Amino acid sequence: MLRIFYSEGILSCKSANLVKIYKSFCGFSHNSWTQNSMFVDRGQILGVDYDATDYISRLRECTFKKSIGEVKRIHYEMKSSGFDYLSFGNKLIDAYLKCGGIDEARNVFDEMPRRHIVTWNSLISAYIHSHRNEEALELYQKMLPEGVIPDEFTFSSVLKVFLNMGLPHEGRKAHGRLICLGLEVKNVFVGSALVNMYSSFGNLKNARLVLDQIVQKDVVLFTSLIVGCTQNGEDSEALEVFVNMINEGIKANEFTVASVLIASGNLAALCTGKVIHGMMIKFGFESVVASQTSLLTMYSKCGMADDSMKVFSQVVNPNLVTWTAVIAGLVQNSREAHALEMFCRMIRSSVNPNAFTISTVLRACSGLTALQEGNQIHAHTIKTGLDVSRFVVSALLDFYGKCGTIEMAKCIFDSLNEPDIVSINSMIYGYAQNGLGHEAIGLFDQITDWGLQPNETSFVCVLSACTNCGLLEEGKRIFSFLCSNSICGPTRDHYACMIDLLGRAGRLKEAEHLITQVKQPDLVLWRTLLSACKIHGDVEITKRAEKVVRENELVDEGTCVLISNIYASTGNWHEADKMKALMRQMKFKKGPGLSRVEVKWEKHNLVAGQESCLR
DNA sequence: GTAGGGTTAG
Repeated sequence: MLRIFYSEGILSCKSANLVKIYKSFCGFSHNSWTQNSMFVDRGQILGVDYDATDYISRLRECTFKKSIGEVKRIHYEMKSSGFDYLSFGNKLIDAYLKCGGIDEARNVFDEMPRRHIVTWNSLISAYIHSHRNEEALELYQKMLPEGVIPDEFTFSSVLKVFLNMGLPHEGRKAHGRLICLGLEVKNVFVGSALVNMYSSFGNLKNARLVLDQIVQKDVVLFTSLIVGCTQNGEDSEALEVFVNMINEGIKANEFTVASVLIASGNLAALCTGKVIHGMMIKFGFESVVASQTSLLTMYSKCGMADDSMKVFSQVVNPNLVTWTAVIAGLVQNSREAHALEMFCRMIRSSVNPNAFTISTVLRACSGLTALQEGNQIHAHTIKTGLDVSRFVVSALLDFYGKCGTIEMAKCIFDSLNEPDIVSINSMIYGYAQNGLGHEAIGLFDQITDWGLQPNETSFVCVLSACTNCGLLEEGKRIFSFLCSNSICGPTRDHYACMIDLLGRAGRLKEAEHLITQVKQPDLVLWRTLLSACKIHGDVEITKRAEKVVRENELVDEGTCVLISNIYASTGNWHEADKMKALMRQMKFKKGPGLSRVEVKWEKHNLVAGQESCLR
């Protein structure tokens, strides 16, 4: 073994020169020596070692082959031959990490007396990619006490830890440290990580401030903010940021396009969506699966189910997400039967559903009250273990509640160790739909026992239960609780429930008074009141409601039919005729009423005016 | 030798 160490005196020597000196000394040919086998740190040559050449080239081979076993063998050889392998610990760690041996890498790391910043960063990054946030944080917190100052590489990855662990305060502290180190505005990688962290914590203002300060902005930085906006429901702002990016001369890529398509879909902005579709074609992202998925979602959210299907038909290899997106799009557009067909096609093409897919397909079953299909899907979730997913649970509760098999819903609900608020809401709504008002109220009152708070939906569900079961006093109690607490104010839906409850109970004047408390009452509220007028034959309030609805140009087909029916049922034929004339004038045509039932696993549509095949 | 952004669901 030939070993030469240089420490003092030669540090100012250029590494290339040293290589030349070394080569001439050993008589090596030009190709047999690489700089990798020298102890070089930031341009300073600490030493060279003959054996290292061999070890390093073998380690490099392992990283290509991803063979952790081979890395372990080399590690053992280095150690047992008495070789100073810890001086090459960074190479060994690098090889271990590239082969997925994170714990082995950590062991080497812990043995090393001095570690290079790159080694720290590599290990932190590997921990984050393996979702081992606690260990990444522990390492980051050890850096300063060990005299290692985190750099821009450290921050660009470690900020994600604060996000993943829900530590906004720590994230802000790290941002402060970045400012102290003067790294804040210089590095666009750090900028994107900060934008991502702030927007995921719901702090769009800070995300925007960070973006504005970055000197050399790039497409990733802008995309981070666009995504942040869409995830915080600020879709218009997402589109504004996109326009700013284009104006700054930065070209969109497939990531950006996918994000702005989501924003367009959420806004149901078909024209914008089409422009972006055009850009997709122009830039050549037309065949990127994720972009295609966003595109078809945009079309379905804009109500263009056929266009969505057309996009889907052009996807060469639809993945699970694409299949789920197209199924969800069909459900959103009330094409549940088609959605189930597509689900079957998905299964036939050997794509296995996940919790997203199952909850979507269960929604289709709920819409069709397709008990048999839903049961099959439930069985599938038990077999595959997907039944523990909270999304699947709430979809199952909705499904069984909707199909009238409330015992099944209760059975699932009771089996939950820790129900979340969405499952509880689904169960309350299930009770509401099945006329079990007291059970619904009982469960609502129990929410705080689980250490949870009722949310907006909880109130809608429990008030619906009161309405369906005619529980006026209980409904009033819950509504006044809603108005007095600070969890959420009454929304339009809450008013609608309350107006419905009062109206059905014959308290029409109180219901009418409640509408006047709403800032801009919409047609849903007026129709709720009118429905109550129909039950109780109240022509006086009908006339007042009709006047407001027509003055505010809120009137639609269903409302006209409702008003006309109220007049007809109370013998006000003249008023009823006037309403029908208005409908003709507005070219409204009433479609036949339709009910769907399932008898002995057979589905039947019962259409008003048509003879039924059911006897 | 180490770093940042995208597709589906209640």
